[in-house]
Amino acid sequence: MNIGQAAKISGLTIKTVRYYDNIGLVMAYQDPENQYRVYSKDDIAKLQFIGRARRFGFSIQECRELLSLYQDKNRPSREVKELTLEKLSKIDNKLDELKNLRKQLYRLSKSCSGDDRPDCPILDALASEN
Amino acid sequence: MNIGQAAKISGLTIKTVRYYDNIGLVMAYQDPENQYRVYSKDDIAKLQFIGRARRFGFSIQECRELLSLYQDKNRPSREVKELTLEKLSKIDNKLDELKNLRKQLYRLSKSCSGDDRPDCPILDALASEN
DNA sequence: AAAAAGCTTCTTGTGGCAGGAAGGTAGAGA
DNA sequence: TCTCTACCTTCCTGCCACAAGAAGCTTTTT
Repeated sequence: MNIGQAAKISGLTIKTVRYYDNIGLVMAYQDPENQYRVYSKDDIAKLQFIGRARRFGFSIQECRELLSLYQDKNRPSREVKELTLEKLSKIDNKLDELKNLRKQLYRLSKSCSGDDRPDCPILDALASEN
Repeated sequence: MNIGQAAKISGLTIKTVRYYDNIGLVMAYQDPENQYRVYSKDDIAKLQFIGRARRFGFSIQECRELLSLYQDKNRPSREVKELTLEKLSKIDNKLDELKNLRKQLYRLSKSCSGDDRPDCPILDALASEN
């Protein structure tokens, strides 16, 4: 199967699939005649797997780890769960950060009349020491 | 004032300050003798301003806009408020996204026993069509 | 036969810097 | 005077995860 088909089925773009080949994440067999990448069913499964993991917010590096765990039929499920919990905690941190930011920005926006007058507490806040 | 002082006072790194000079965000006067960047009080104020705006999650481009609004004493506060509200809505979108992600990942992690056995619903979920 | 779609490689750009190389400069201390 | 340290400069590369596009093949369709 060529890269176009592989991309379509896996729900990724051609560029992305080629990129994954370049960085050695999912390497395709290369036809000696025309240099085209050829994808097996197994490759497709990996691409789909990665696509889903990416949608779950896992980084490429994490996908790499998940993939190797996925292919190792004897690994303990603990390892996968740990990776997932780590990810979860990172997301929680990011959530806290964003919530704080939101609160501060919201306060700022509230304080500004937002009309034709030039007085703007938002800019004042950004300009002042506190 | 040299870049080291400017960086310290504004709470940014030297690299960052130099970067802002390069991209024309806050351009320093250049001493013809030794090519050193020289920062005025006004420049410092801008750097601090940008530092705060960045901490509020504004992008460089948005900082550029805020800065020009900041320097224009006659602009209506409406413009600044609009920019802030846009930012707020972007943050809200990101929050929703992250919350959904968190929920899904949490469910996955819950479903996995996380022990020495190889059975792992997380990997199963990432591998299956749904 | 010609056009289209599909494939290849390669380079560049994105955002917002960090890190480091290679070298000039200024001031303090031995 | 020499050296040490600290500070400054420019320029290049790396990070992440690709997207966009150029130039040039091949394959399929009309």
